[in-house]
Amino acid sequence: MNRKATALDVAKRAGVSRSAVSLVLNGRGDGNVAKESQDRIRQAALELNYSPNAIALSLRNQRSRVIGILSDEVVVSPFDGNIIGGADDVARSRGFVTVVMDTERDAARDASAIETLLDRQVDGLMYVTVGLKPIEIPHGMLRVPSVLANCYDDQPEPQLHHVIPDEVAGGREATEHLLELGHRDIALLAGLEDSPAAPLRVQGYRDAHAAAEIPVGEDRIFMAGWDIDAGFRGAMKLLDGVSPADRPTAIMCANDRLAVGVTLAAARLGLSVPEDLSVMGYDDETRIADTMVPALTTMALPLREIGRAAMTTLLDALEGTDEIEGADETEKGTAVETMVPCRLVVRESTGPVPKR
Amino acid sequence: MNRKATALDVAKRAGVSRSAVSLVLNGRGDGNVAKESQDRIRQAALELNYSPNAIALSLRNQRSRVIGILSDEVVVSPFDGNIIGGADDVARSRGFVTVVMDTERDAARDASAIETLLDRQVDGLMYVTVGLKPIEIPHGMLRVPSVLANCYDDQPEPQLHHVIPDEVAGGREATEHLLELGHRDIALLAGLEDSPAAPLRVQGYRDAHAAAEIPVGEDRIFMAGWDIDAGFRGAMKLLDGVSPADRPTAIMCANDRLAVGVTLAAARLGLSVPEDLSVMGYDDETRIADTMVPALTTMALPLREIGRAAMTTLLDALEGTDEIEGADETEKGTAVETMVPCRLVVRESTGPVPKR
DNA sequence: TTGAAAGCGGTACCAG
DNA sequence: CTGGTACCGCTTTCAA
Repeated sequence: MNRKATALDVAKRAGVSRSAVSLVLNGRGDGNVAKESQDRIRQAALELNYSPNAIALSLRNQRSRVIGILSDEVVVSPFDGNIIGGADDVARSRGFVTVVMDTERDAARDASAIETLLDRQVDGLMYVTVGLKPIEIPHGMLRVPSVLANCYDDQPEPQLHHVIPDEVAGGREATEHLLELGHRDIALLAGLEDSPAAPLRVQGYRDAHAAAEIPVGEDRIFMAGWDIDAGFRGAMKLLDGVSPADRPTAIMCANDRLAVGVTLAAARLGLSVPEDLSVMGYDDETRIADTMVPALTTMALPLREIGRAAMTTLLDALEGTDEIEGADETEKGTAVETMVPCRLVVRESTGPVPKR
Repeated sequence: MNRKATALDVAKRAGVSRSAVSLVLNGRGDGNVAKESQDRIRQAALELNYSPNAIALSLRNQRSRVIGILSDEVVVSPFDGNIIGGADDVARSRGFVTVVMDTERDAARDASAIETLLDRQVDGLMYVTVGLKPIEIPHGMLRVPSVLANCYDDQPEPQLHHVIPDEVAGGREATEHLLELGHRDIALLAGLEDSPAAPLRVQGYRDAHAAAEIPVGEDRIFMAGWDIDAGFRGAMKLLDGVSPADRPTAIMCANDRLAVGVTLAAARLGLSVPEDLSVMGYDDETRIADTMVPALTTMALPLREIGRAAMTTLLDALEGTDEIEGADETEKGTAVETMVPCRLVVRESTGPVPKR
């Protein structure tokens, strides 16, 4: 197998011209090419294991059936990879392939990555981030149909469709779960202001309390951070040396790692989860939430769904707007927002409020 | 900005021919094109924001300066992303770009992904896995220079260079660290046989004991699993209801998640880490090992280095073997193995053996 | 029904 | 020093 067979090789072997090969192999043989030539061509193509050169195709057609996925750091970080998995699912099912480039949070690389992708005729672009965040649309992204997943354009006049999780509802439903179990003193370890998700989840927590007409103690909300040690420290502050009557009966965490820290602190203090204290996570991080001891009740981020939804709107736009010509001006203000609901996953770390 | 400027646009604007543009912009202007034409060309290119069409280039040159990275699941999983990060570092520094495709552990997609990549003229291929593992070389991978990262060809006559971590040394050095702290009864929670890394790390554990002439108790080695709950259960078996004299003084874990489980169990049992029990992790998983309470002493997997080393050998092969023609037969048996050492990271979870 | 030719955007060779 | 031209592999139009 020296080098790949070309259409010309096939043509020679079948004793016809290149054009005939092209027609037949693209299903436009009937009415143009003699039946028996068609057979010879198909036969030859098979024997030579022919497949058209994608580069030549792209050059010719000015499109590639490739979608470029740009990520700030989802490839190198442990989080949110399933957004890309979901996106790839729908792309493949619709005959596209995806290639991903990760810029490791280096904004300077965004533009050049997009340039590279555009130079290779990607038909569309998707930008994916680790964690919900506002981004500045990298220059060049508006030159082809594009979509934002897990992030959004912060500008007054957003240009791009984005799909994000419904964090307020997530925070609310997590809180409601605890409320339904009878908890009335629920502490919140709320991540950090560095992420827009944090205040949104807090909002949900407040909304749930308001709806249930239960006052929230402002001293129960901590902007703690996002890691195990932050959860540990937060829990110690809440629990260590505090009389049972003054302890919160549940601690709701803004992610699963915080919940691990809380659980660790509870164990140190001799408190059982969930008998003495309910602990709630957020994210449903694979192989953390499901394998903790006890397994964490948590609010699952709809990562795969976000990826699927984002890719679906992108491809719809792509295949709908086949007007290619005349699609010059970007339609301002058409940007749409899709919110995907989170999903409550009840496991073992939450239970009825303890009797006092 | 209707559409990208082409070389012809530049030529027109500068009042020269396309060939002149090509020469000048590729640095071969001197001696071929008049100085002042050169200036006009460069000026025009700048004004039109010209950059050559990568697709046309690839078609013409039969190469693309793109390296395809194929992964079994590193994009969607939380692990080992830094291999790709490291690989990308060196690729970029040498003027290549990488695109990654993740097949989510679906072997059937391997071949088609490679086909896609090859069709787009990638100059080389790299296969990356989550966790050390033997793989079957996907068909087509031998058609361009390729390299394996974190995995290896299991065949008697391996075809591809691979770079992997030195797991035996890792297991040995982790054990030595504990031995040096005075521990003589070190239990091992050893992962599962599903990964070739597990027995290798066990081997290192045995080697260290042998070198120190300390017998290993076979009942101290457990093939436990890889997750938090497995670590928890393993530790409970080792510690719960066991008299201090019969307890191991240290537990070495095959990954950090196991160590989290062990720490959790210790906390439940009122044992302090590291005062009563030293706990050692493996992997140095970001935001787990470093943020645990106490922070985990662990053996860091050299992920970035593996990626860098793999990409370096790949590009060396690529740029060395510029003989393109005549490189038809694959040289059998030239496959080389690169082992990258792991790195001991001492934090807070290990300490001197407790006095009895 | 078939094949020749143009063109996608470049590069490189070669005559002028 | 310059511009014309062939070619990379494919699709598509147009004449024969």
